Amino acid sequence: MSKGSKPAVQKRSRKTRDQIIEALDRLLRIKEFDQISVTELAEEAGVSPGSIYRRFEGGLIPVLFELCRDRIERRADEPQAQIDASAAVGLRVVLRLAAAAVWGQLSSCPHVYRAAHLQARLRPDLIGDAWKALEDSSLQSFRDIIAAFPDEVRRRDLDRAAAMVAYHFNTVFIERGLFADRSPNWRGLPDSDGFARDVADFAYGFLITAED
Amino acid sequence: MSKGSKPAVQKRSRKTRDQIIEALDRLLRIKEFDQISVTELAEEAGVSPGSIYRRFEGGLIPVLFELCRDRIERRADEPQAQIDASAAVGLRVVLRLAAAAVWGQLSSCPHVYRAAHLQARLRPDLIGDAWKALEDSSLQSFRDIIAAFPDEVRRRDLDRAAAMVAYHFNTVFIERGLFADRSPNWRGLPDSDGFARDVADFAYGFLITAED
Amino acid sequence: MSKGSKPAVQKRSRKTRDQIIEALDRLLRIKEFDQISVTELAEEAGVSPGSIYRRFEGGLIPVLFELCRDRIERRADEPQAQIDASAAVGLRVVLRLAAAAVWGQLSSCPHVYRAAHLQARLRPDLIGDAWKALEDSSLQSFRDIIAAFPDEVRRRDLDRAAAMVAYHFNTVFIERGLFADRSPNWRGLPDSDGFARDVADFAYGFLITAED
Amino acid sequence: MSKGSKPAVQKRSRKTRDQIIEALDRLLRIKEFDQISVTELAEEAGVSPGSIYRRFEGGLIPVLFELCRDRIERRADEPQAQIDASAAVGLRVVLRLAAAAVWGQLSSCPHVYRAAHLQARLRPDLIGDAWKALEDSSLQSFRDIIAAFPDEVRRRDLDRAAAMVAYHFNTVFIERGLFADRSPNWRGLPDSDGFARDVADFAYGFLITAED
DNA sequence: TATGAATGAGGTTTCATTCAT
DNA sequence: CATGAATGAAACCTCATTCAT
Repeated sequence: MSKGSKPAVQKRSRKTRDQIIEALDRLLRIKEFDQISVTELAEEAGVSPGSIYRRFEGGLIPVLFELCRDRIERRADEPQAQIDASAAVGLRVVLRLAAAAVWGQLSSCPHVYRAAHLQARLRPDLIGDAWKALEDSSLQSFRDIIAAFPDEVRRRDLDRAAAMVAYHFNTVFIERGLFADRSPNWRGLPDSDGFARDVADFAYGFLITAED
Repeated sequence: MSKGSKPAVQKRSRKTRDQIIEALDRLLRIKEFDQISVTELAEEAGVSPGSIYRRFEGGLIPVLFELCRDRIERRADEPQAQIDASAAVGLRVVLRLAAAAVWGQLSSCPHVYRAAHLQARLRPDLIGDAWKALEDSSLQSFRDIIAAFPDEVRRRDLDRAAAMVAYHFNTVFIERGLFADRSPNWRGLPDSDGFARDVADFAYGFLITAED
Repeated sequence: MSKGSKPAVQKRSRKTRDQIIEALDRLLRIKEFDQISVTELAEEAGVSPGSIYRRFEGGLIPVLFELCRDRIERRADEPQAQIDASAAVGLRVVLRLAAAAVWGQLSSCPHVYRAAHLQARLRPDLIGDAWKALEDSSLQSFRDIIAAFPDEVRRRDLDRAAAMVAYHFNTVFIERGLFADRSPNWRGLPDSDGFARDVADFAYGFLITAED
Repeated sequence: MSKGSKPAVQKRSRKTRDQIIEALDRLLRIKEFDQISVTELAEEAGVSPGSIYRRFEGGLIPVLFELCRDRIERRADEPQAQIDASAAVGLRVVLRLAAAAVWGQLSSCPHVYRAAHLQARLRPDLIGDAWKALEDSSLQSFRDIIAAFPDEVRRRDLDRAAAMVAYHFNTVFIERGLFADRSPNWRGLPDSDGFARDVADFAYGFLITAED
């Protein structure tokens, strides 16, 4: 549970909660998070300002994190292509699949993740620990992948390597997926698919190259 | 010239300008950029709010970008170790030097770059084009480095590879250098030096591994 | 009956009423009346906000007056020392007994009387006429006392004198008993017992001194 | 200086301050202090809400205390009948003069003193210590008066007696002068002049009657 | 040119009160 | 009857910006 949100037991409560987070989703598609006021969100949601404060103690940020959590869970629930880390396909391919998975997640609702990512940096104190679990799960996937290809990987410290790869994937994709329109955007960078492929190749090259 | 700042030719003007940006530097060490009001900055700088508006049309953001530009130039002026991309030392070593250079730049005043980085994402419209030049210069360095080691690099499209490496370096170091205290901070990640080394190894592995 | 309260004949209703006024009593021991919201009182009482409105039309003030009335009645029911205004003890002693009685009443629950006294001044329109009866009864006691000592009293207009004494007693004791911690609190004033004695002596001196 | 108010050095500032406190004076004549909002006061004063916050940190209460202080000073500055505590006129007369002085002070702007008196009890933490000085000065006058009539006064502890008289005068007059329309208002009480006379007689009787 | 008092729009937040369940 | 989620008016307060001095 994101910090600041309350359980919604009654049917009416649940409906209000959903109206609020869906309204925030809609608003984030058209404007910046910090241009949105509680009053405006309330209007879009068709509820009163007071309802937002009752349900999400602390104002808009808890609403954002709740929305974010909702989207993550929604995707987690979908029957999606689990990465098959079998030796059959090879490390390079598996990394590309992983890259595609992260990329797909971010692309599903970049407006939400963008706002959450920025606010998490702007107001680090307000983040709950739902994120911790996400990170752990991401880290564990990469450990599994690395462990599945002992013959290809040449790094000595496998946990450290997994952490580097997880960090690299998340950081680079977030930057490009969420802020492509407002960051340096280095000329010469390949687009979407090529980019994901190259990012996977960074990790691949790193893992298969021996340390000196 | 960043959008919003005015030339300060006169001596008195220059002094006011310096008082203002140095005051912002001091405030950024102790609090978030968006917790700083024009009045507060004016007090810290020992000038009036009106003076800030006279010198930096547009409020605080132009002051921030001016401060940022000032810090970048200050560092550029320093007689610092230019990377010697001679074949003698090898690609891997040169990449490590480049990593150290980026890392050093960020570490010199993280509070300034952090604020600038966030505001650039929050208010993309307010950024001038001073950044463009920075990016170009960074991109060109990596092109030079890659061009200096034709025997080691196995990538086909060298410009694209240079863009990927530049993007990778900047993104990953910014994330870790500026937001270490407020981001996932993946457990298992090596610290400072080890991290910079591994980041360089990502680029190295990428460049020397043939595409399939 | 204080304006705004409803008869609570049924057993369940009576229980709700008691829960509410006892909750208010508890809250008044720890915070100011106007810092207490309906919702807070409802929580403390273990009932819903709606129940407070059902039982006490008009919100919190009727609850306060009901509580006050309850405390006054509770004390009136107690088998307490009735003042024996017999000539045997003398006017001065009887006045001291009267002073002690008023003082004792106020001291029994100053937090309740303090809130009621302030709200009566803040919202004079909301007071019922229960008070009228109290005043009359107080006034009558002093008339009786004065009438019992025709030889000592030198005032011409005995009703006026009784009104002055009643006014004096009530005013001075309320000020000192309820607001000692937040009023001028004149340095040099005697404490509790000495104060009550001196107040009685004011009345005594007034009554036995001839007009000019 | 009342807590929460700022010095007003500039001419413009002084004008704003005066507009604000005079507006509060006008509003207090027609409605309760706590029915007045900052916005309403700003409108009445012809200034912006922001100006009130700038000049009186803490909102309306500091404005009230400043107004009160202003009225007290204004009266203190007036060339008024100083009480001549010479033995020539006698203790009884001097006490009546003192009563008339207190009564006159309160009557000069009861709406202001009423609000201040209530708020001082409602928010004791917000009062500055300007009051302390007033009390001291009042206390000292009564000490002087008592000292001037050693032959008439029969009390043993003269400081205690002075404190009692000061307390008595202030308390009783405040109650009757400021809240006559909303307090018990005991039937049978004499009006204005008679009341002030009788109050003085309480003190007189007290002082000249020997303790037992 | 620098000042800083004043502005006032607009955000945040509370809470008495209602009414569907 | 009791409940308590929802309401929404209205208060509070801030702060970027202006402009008379």
